[in-house]
Amino acid sequence: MDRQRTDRDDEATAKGRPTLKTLAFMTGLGVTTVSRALKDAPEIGAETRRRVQLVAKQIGYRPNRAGVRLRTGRTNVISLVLNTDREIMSFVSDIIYGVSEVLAETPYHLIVTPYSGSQDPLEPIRYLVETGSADGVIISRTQPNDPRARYMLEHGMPFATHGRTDMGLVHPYHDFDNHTFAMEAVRRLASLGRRRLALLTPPPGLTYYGHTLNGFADALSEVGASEVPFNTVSIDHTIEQIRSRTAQLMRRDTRPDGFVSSGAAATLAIVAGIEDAGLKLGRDVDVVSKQSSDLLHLFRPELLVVNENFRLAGSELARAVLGWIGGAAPGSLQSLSAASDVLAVRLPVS
Amino acid sequence: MDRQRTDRDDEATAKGRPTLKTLAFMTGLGVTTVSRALKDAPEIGAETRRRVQLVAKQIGYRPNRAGVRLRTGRTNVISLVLNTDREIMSFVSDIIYGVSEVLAETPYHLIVTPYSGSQDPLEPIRYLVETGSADGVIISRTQPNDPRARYMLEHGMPFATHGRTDMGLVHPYHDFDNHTFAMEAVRRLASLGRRRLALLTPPPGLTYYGHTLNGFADALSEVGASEVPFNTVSIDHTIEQIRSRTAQLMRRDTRPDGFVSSGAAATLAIVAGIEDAGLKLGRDVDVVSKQSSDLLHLFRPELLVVNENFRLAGSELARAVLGWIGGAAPGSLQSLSAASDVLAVRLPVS
DNA sequence: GTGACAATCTGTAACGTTTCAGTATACTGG
DNA sequence: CCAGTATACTGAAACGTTACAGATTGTCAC
Repeated sequence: MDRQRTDRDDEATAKGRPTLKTLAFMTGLGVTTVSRALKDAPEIGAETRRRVQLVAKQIGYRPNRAGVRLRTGRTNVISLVLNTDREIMSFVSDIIYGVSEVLAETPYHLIVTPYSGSQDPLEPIRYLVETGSADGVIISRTQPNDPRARYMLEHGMPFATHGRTDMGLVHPYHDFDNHTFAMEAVRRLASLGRRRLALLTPPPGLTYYGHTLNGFADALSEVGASEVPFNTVSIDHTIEQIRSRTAQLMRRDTRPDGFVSSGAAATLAIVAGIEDAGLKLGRDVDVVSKQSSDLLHLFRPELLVVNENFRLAGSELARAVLGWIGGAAPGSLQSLSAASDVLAVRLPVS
Repeated sequence: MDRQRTDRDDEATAKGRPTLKTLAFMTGLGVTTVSRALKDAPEIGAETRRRVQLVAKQIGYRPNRAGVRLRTGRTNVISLVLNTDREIMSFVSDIIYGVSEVLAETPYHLIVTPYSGSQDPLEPIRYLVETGSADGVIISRTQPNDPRARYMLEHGMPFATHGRTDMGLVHPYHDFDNHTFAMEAVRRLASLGRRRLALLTPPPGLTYYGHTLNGFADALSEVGASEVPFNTVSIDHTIEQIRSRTAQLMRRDTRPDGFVSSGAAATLAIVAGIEDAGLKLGRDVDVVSKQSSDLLHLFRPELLVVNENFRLAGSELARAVLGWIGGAAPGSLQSLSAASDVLAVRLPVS
């Protein structure tokens, strides 16, 4: 009967990190009281509260995530869902940094949930929702009719999209104003006397493909310029494909004298293609490009650039999901980043 | 006494996802048996095992991570620790993708733990170890005498470093062979008749700074070339700093006729500096650069490049931590990626 | 028929947290 | 002095899992 019960009242044992039990023992209070005291519950005496919080701080108490998660179902995790083979590089790290920046001041951890381009984009989302692996999700490569957004909305999973949808459903998003970008780009080219413009589009299917296309078209008619179709390629294509397609285009009689490019890497390819055709940037043709880090001007000083701040996008997206989780109205968590401006502009909800 | 006890034997309720209890009810077995059966324990009958696993698969049972974590302490999480402001961009996404690729086939999740350059690099590590937030850690920006590696070794936290240490301690790592890279770069420049070479180094303090420097020096004496010191700047400096420093260097009488650059973005700056000084790449000077994506040749076709595959590094690092967690000897989990080759070469342990 | 033993299976407790339903004490108004 | 009530605190149960210590069979040698 004298078993190895060293274990009944040994709360103070130095094993591992402190738990609520440790705190309860040290303060002489019950576990429940300690738990309540730490989260400023009203039914706890002011002095007790202070005392508990002091001791907790002193011994460096940190709630056990597994305990909380098991009990409450809250994971304190935000998941960033990324396409492993299509996602543009620099883009990703900036977004991650932006998200991290915001999460750093919260108990939230950031987990990266990848999916390969061959998979159904919905699969990682289903996984997250079914297993309850995250309290909130951030997705990119948003489509006008996005099954992922619809699915999460249906299943009550808070999320924010990088890019807008167009399904008549309300949800948090952050987007870059690509319509304005395209318009400004065209206006700039027009002001340089360029009249025959080609557009290297975002991947068709994504929402900002439409935004870009519309902005481009709107400005074309505004300035009275014409479009030289840059069919069959988008910034999702390989450098080599874009390069040869550009060269091909530039060898025609009806070649463009201006380009608008939606991606920095693609712009390198466009310029290479232009030069393959024996033409010169700034003389025969001008190029306006988006970029996310300030490197294009080193490549060719003649390039005209518009900066898109992905780090900001990351922060905004993180803030948006957290806001939704915190109970804010999804419609109030939408922001648009101006093309001419590095700052995000919060939209009043319509 | 007839309380709302709808709840004693209702295991089959359709509430939420299935648990062991659900499976136990469905199979008519005990929870313990089900748990053991799912992990192929020997004391479970072959038929029972198959039966349980079949049902589990059918209803899509997934173990609750919080439950496992609380009970076992295993988190099924690998943490990638990143410096938020110094980390080179493209680098990060590739590593993440590489890590993801490997983790995708395991129950592990990847969490990104950021720290800003102003913080003590040890802080995020301490956090992870103290809170037990991960089963394994991947760090980069490794130093010869790295306090983070020492700390994790002391505290029994499995980890892998991107880059080697030099403290006489054994741990998993993956590294790019920068010594060979630098030697090959110098040899290549020498073969082009270049004799006065400058090296744009990695950040001093990091281990591969030394490797690069040594390789450079070794090859210099081998080919009988001399060094033009490129002091005060490394690839951690801003584009502008590198650019102006290069221009300054190139305006001297004793200017270099060859460069070795440890980073692609820095190379853009070097070339810009060269051209600022009115000189021409390929004629007055040659540049060998590392790059992680195949873009530099678009920038200037004359550039000589060596590819460093960060995606591979990510995979190798992930495999290494998992190996260590799985009980493999840390010394057997070290790999070096050849400069001339994109494939990783596993080193026999010395 | 009995004891030993292997083969299968099972209940209980514990991980750390929060919620629920209390209990104990002191104070209030009458 | 009592009921009523506010204040401050508490134990038990539960979330889903696994480890531990059994429990129940059936088989076999003797």
